[in-house]
Amino acid sequence: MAYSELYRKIYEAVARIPEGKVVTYGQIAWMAGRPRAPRVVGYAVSKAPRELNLPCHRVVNRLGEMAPFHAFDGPEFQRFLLEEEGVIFLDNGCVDMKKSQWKPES
DNA sequence: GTGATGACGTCTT
DNA sequence: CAAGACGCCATCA
Repeated sequence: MAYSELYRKIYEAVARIPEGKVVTYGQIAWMAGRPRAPRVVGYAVSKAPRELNLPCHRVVNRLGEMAPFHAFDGPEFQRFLLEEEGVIFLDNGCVDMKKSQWKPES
């Protein structure tokens, strides 16, 4: 099996994240059809092949913290990318979810 | 097939 | 207000 349906939806949801916006694992899980499985989302993304070019740096936990810092050279790099994309960072080092959290239309 | 793990989320203490 | 524990679903060993 290449990827499960859930995996495919998760990858698609992450790929749909517009620049300058971030989403929480819970939102992706909700989009994938498993609102109670944010863990699976993180797992799927962690196993996501780079061939998909998934912007995991746009995926953060509900606090706006950078959970996926493991996937990049370092948290600095991720924060830099997000800032360049237009994501607002608070002084506490978290993303301004109030403005930068992506709201899926459908 | 069973047990343990995991890039989270929410409740309770 | 902050920290700890439990629960959720899917995958790995």
